Amino acid sequence: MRYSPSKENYLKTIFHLQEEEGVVTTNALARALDTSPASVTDMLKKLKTQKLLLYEKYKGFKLSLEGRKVALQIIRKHRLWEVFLVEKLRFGWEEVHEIAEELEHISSKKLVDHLDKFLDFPTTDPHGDPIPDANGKIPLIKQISLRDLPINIIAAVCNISDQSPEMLELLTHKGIGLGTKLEIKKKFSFDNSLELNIRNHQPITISENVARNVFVTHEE
Amino acid sequence: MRYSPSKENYLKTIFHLQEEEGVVTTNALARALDTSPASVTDMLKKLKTQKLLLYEKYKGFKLSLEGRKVALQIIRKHRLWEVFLVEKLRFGWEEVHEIAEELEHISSKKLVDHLDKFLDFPTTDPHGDPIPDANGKIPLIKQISLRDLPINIIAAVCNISDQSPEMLELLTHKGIGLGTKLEIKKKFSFDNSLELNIRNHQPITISENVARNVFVTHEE
DNA sequence: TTAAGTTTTTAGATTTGTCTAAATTTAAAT
DNA sequence: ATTTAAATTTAGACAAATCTAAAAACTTAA
Ligand SMILES: [Mn+2]
Ligand SMILES: [Mn+2]
Ligand SMILES: [Mn+2]
Ligand SMILES: [Mn+2]
Repeated sequence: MRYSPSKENYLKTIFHLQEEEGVVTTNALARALDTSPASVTDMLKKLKTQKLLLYEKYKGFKLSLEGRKVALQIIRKHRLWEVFLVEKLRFGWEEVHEIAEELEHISSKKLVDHLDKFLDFPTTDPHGDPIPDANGKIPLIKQISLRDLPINIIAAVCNISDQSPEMLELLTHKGIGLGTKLEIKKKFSFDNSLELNIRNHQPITISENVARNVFVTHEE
Repeated sequence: MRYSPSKENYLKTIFHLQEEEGVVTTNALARALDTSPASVTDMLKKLKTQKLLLYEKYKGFKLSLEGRKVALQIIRKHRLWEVFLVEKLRFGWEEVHEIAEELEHISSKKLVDHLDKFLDFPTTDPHGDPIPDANGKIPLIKQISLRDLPINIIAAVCNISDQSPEMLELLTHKGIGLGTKLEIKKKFSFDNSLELNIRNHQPITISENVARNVFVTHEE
């Protein structure tokens, strides 16, 4: 089955909100899709008719098994294209999301699978988000917030939860990117700001607010 | 300015028909786009309003300078993506057209230019068609039909004008592809069929109809 | 030069995805 | 338990791209 870009965007966004918030509301979905609540209701009815959504009016809604499957395929495509743009076409990680929003709707299944192979089956995208495999299975990645990293332990940045251009600009300026190896040297209890060491760099300071949005993995 | 996929397809198709036939008619365009003449007329009016088309009803139409510019950008994208699919993702040249029909509508200009660079600025697509540069300039390639190639002269296949799956299947079977070096050994005046030599192959025979659609370049 | 035939355009509908404004239902507060 | 407020859905409309059937304009050929 093939669905319109608009429907695919709905399914994908519902999936993300479901993950983050557990339950999704009409208003939240409208906000996320930058559209009106009335339009959302219209679309929910269509998605229900196509059995992509379980929906009772006024009672709430969630993806059906089929809807979830479609959403995961879109997410897979989105993230693979992001890898392609950064790894092969040398885009910066902050510019690729918008382009991937379009590329994710290219329909050919064969294309995605060839791309996956061409990229050597990556497991995370340039923002550290996991890439579902061809069956929609998401690799599990255990990560902690930089805020909770103990002092003097070397860790690698693996995800940035706030991916706004402002945040990415700040991180780029400080020399923090995906895969950056760093170590907390000091925590200031006054404002919970952190002083970090990055190899071959001057020590840098970041606020709690930044630290909360940077996720890292470290050896046991 | 950004145009809908549908409008882009109209512009591109008008451009191609203009090249091939000189003048384009409502019916021919409807046939090429697999739609009704009435729909074509509707769209022509819209394209005129947007100054992409010079159009007087019942009198005919042709692309404006701006329309031609847009068409060439779509063609550029289409052919670059085809190169990518064949060269990088290892698709067969007969499978890429359909996928490129979708990819050509991805809007990012920067994406196309990065792709162009990544592919090392190719001048022809996998079917031998020339790729317009970023300014819409098409490289000139002088080529002659295989039908008109003199005997005993080595030439390289550079273009196939009939790109139907049937034709491509036949050529693939005979071992003829883009870049194939070949030489006519005999012309049969009875039916104008040709006997060819291809390096490391048995001699093969092709009909006039096939030869007419295969274009080659050869040294002076 | 009139009649036929062909091509092109208009008229009127339909589908998809969207909107605003108004009504309805559910939830919260007095 | 009402009243008020918030969330959600309906009603009615619109733009884009398409359709079929019918009308209008051009072409061709007797
Ligand atoms: Mn999208
Ligand atoms: Mn991403
Ligand atoms: Mn297309
Ligand atoms: Mn081509």
